[in-house]
Amino acid sequence: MLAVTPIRSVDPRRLAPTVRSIPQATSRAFDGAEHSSLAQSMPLMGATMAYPRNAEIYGENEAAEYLYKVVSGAVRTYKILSDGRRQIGGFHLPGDIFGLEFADEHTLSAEALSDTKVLVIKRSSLEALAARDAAIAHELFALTGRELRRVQERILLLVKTAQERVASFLLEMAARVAGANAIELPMSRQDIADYLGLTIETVSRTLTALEASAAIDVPTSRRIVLRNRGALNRMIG
Amino acid sequence: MLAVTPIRSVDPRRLAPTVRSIPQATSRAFDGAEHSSLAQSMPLMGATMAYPRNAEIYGENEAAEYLYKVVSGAVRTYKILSDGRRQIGGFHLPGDIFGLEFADEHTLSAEALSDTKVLVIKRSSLEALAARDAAIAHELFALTGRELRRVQERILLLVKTAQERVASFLLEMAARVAGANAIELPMSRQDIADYLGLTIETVSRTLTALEASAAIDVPTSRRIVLRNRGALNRMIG
DNA sequence: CGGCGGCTTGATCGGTCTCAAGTACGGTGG
DNA sequence: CCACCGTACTTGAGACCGATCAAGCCGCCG
Repeated sequence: MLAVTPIRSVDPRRLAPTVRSIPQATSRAFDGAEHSSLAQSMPLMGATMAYPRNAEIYGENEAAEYLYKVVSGAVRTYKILSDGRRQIGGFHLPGDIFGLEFADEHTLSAEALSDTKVLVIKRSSLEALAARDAAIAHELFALTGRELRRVQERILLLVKTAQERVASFLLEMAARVAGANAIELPMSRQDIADYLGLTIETVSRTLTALEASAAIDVPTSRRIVLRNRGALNRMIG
Repeated sequence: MLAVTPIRSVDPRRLAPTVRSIPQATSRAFDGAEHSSLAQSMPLMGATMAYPRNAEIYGENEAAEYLYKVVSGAVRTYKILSDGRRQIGGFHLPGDIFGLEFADEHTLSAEALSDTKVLVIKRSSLEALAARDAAIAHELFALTGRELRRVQERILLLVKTAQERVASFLLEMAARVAGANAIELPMSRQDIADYLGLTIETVSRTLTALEASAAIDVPTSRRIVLRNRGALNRMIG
């Protein structure tokens, strides 16, 4: 017999409240980190906007009129499933581009994880630019390809055990923030859980277990020190 | 304490043996299904190749020199994980394009699910064509975008229950083969399991349960009749 | 008829979820 | 400076879903 799984309703208090705010446009910013045509063009085309912690940058189903690049802070993109759970699509750190869509509307929502500044570029101007400049067009294509790879990696992650997912997550974050072996996580345990397809309790327990096995140190809840990368790498297979 | 999960080794008999064969090049084929520039150009640029059931079309880490389009039959792309499990990246049915990569090498392997004919296009010629023809370039971009969407959908699938995954899979296949309510599955239970991140037993049991609940009929193991789409849709949320 | 591969079914195990407290931390006001 | 609060996180106990291990069944082909 087929018993439809009862799905517990999500305690709304577990999700950080969305702050609806009017972001302040600040001045045009120069982003000097990279040397590609795209990185050079973007600051010239858009404005920097500031969003406070938990502010919505765009919502699912809104017109995808802009492309975004994180200047400082961090961003999560996510989708609320019909059963109330939240699936996080990705975390975006300084330098990352997000909001690239292939339809008229965003398929995910985006929120600032902390006080965040993003560079906002009108999609139409970027498309016009890409039409004239093959290098830009190629870069957008490559960007999409990288995004596709990243999402394919996630699929491999989601069929693994909790420990493998958490270990992978830590190594991924360590690689991205590039801060030696100490990571300052910009996101909550709930965010991590919703990213990895686990519950907050499982994430917490797994971190505790990793700490007990001397693979990591967790001096404060948002700070993770990788003590034994070899052990972590062995866990992810 | 952290106990590293012991992973059972996969019974190799569970995986269909890969047939290494020399595919036969047949004649150039005309593919008249679509009216896009890409669909029109492809048959003119490539040759049709035939692969017997379970033959490898390309392997992971091989140079990604060609792009493929299924003419008849069906194809699975997959990756063998370090623990021996197999994750299927996707199933490709007639009309589908696969093998599009953004690096020099394939990240997945591809095999024929049944005797299959594919149109093979040299990547370099396609790129040359795209450089000259903006419509082709745009189509490749759109193709990538669609692929990205598809993979993002998979992520949402993989965090759901077994029943939701199987129901989604059936509805997806029904939509793709477009054959009313009866689906002739080109893949085995093991393929489905590896696609959905479940075991073969769970897939089998779930299908039995769906049949018991009158949502589907399974006259033969490869044939599924959707009896109650509403029920299936309700399951996927 | 025998054997084999693919599939189904049964029994048990174990990892993650669920439900429920308990603890640490940062901010606010007295 | 401390008392209080709310939020985030951790920890514990038990339930449940899907994995695992192990037979059976079925269709097909020699």
